[in-house]
Amino acid sequence: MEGSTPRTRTRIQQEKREVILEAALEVFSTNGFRGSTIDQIAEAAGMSKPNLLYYFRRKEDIHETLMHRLLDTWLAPLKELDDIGDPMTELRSYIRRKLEMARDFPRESRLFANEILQGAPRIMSMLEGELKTLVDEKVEVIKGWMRAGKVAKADPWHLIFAIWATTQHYADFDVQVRAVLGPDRGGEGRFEDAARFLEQLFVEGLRPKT
Amino acid sequence: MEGSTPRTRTRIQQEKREVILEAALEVFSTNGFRGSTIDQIAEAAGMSKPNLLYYFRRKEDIHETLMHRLLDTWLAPLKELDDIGDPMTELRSYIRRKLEMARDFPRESRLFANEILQGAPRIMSMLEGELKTLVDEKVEVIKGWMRAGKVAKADPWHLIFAIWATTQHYADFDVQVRAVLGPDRGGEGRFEDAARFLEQLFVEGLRPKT
DNA sequence: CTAACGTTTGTCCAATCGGTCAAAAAATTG
DNA sequence: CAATTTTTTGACCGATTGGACAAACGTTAG
Repeated sequence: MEGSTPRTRTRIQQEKREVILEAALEVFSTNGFRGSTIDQIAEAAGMSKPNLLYYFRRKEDIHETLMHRLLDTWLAPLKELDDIGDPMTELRSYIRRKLEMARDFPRESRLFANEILQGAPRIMSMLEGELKTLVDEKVEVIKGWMRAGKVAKADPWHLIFAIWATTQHYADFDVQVRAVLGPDRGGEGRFEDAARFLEQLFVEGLRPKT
Repeated sequence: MEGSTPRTRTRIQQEKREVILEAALEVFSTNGFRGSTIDQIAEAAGMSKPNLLYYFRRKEDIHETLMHRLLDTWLAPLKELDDIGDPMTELRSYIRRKLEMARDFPRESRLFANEILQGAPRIMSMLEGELKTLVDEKVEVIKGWMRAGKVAKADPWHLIFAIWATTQHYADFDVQVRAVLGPDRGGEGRFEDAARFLEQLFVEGLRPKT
């Protein structure tokens, strides 16, 4: 018997919590936090509502756990942007990785987008703290590249925003992208087309002048 | 006395409907459709819930009216992208106009983003119809520019997506942008910085080769 | 077997939701 | 003024919501 905060978790608890989080990711990312019901998540997880509430006491706890997990993987690509290697190659790799995440983890992207859209009430402190610190750090790296003449001089902050925006667009606005491209061009090949275009845009757009 | 569909509207009806739509834009854009309540909108509009429901019978009617109005103004900049004038100047104007809309109408942008994020259940037919037709048309214009050597060859669809993504980012992800930029760089000047960066990125990125 | 513990569920509850309705209050019309 | 129509509101309703709870079920250890 544990106190109010169970530290040890049985095998079943760990497994069921994973099932719930997977179901919640699906539901939250398509309906938003307030638009999702515990019943929906419970049904998607294949269990009854009281049973779900046995593993997560409150709806917010599920969302919070999901968010914290997400942020680690979400910031990983930017963390990998390193000063070693050729600058333009580094930037291209970053763009490619972000686009792959939009392709492979669209639900995570939409969950994040939902949170930001609503004013980021639950992760504001992380944005101003961890994220800002990380961006500031990488901005210095990019500035170094620009001073060294390896990358065209431009605002590094807005460069990062542009990479975020263009890549996440393919996850967050997926329905619109597919609707506009139509059935022919809207297949899985759209990510390769996007990768080619974005590579061209950023490589040419950031090519240092002579 | 009117039938079930009142055609003529009194002065009060027109005014109150405007007040309600303004309030609903504020509420819907920050909480999403399901996350918003009629009470919230009524309070923001300064009237009681039954009174609001006297002007709009259902919550969905408000949202639908808001959406239809939005779409016209939202697509206007793309419609203006014309074959007359210098291609790169046309593209730069389009980017600037879209960025101005993100600055001046962020709530409209977020309302639209919310709808798309949730799978665009209410405007899917418009995406596949009106929007796709318009984009297809402008894609042809851009293709012409590319064939004429005025713009670097690139995928016109993804070029449009990139412009949408980078500009709307400053409305939809505003909290994140401001949090990352911090109090110093996050003031109103951020839109001018963004405009300069995006102009550089797209102009250099699309400069035709020799 | 029993006792103890972890798991699951049916039932219930208070709060909130979108929406109705009758009747009062304003405004308009004659 | 009175008659009529439009506008506003308090009270109310059924459905849904997040969550509580005790009882039942399952599993394991002695």
